[in-house]
Amino acid sequence: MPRWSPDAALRLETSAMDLFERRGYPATTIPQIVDGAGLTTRTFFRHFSDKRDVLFLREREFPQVVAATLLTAGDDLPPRGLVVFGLRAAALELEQWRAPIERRRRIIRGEPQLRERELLQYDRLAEAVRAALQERGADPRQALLLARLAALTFELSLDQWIDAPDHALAEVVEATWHEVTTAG
Amino acid sequence: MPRWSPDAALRLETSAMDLFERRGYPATTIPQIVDGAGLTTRTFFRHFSDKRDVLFLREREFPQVVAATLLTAGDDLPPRGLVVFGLRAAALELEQWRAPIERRRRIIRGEPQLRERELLQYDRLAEAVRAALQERGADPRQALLLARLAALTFELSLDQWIDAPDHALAEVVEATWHEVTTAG
DNA sequence: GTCTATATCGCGATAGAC
DNA sequence: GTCTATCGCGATATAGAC
Repeated sequence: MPRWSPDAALRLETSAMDLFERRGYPATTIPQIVDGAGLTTRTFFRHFSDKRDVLFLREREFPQVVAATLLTAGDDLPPRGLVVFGLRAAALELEQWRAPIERRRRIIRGEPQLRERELLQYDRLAEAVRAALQERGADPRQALLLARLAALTFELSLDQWIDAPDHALAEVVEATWHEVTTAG
Repeated sequence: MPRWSPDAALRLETSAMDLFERRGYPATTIPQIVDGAGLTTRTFFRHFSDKRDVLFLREREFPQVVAATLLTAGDDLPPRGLVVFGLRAAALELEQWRAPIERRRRIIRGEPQLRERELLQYDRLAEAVRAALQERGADPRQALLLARLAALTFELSLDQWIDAPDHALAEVVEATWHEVTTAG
């Protein structure tokens, strides 16, 4: 029997989401969060860089996963094809997580602090995609542009999918990519 | 003789930029900042929501200014024309501020905390543009898409203009808008 | 794990502008 | 007087050093 459960980060996340929902994000303190998980504030900061970070545990590795996917795609795909491929793969990954994503969405909405962190996550995603595209032979400028457009597409698609889940995320992503790349 | 100078926020900004450059952002404390401005910590927080905020004093009203510009543009412009008009107007505004913008850029670069806040600023810009476009008759979805693409264009253009100021910002913005809207 | 600095903010008082 | 910006004190939470 271990002295401590090995899922500290997950337990902290559970406790935090719970409190955020019941008392609101600003009113929740880290001592309250750790109490619910039977841990100490020190442990909290070992797993998360700050209070906001606890909401983004699940997608910590998401940018790297997407980048890795891009690197294993067929050799014949041009940069734009790679993006569409990557968007589709990412969508399929998330398809099953709709409920927790929606739950988190409700917490983030209306808290600029959390929106801010969410934007940083999308920025990290874009950066990972940019690097992958460049590694796959896209010229640096095109890699940057496509990566940013891909991240934008993904963000808009997730929003739409959460608000109106009448279509699969993969479909929404494809439609949004078309919208984004023809809006101008 | 007034008991306090009326430019508290500006003096705090000056002091902060100075210290950020000399000691780095994380090593600078708010007591140090207020000492340089002859004020108290309490006063700092009346002008700024947090330590990061002091770097974005200048563009606090930028989103509203851009939105107002969009609302006064010619009645004949379609949504996309409005965006190009707005981008151009915003670029002309900033053309004269290259030196301070570059200075701030150097501070922000490499500090994820500050990059995060910068992203939130661009998000606010996008939101203001979205609302203005919608008010000018664009349908909600197109307003959202165009606003996001406009904010992306502006961010990429500023970066390029700072790194290689061989062209006027207005030109860079126009070229980038073309890139962004044809990259897909 | 413990300890400490720092950030953040509420409150009451004050001092000048109008 | 009223309004606004400031100060000074103090409490708590966050974050990081040791």
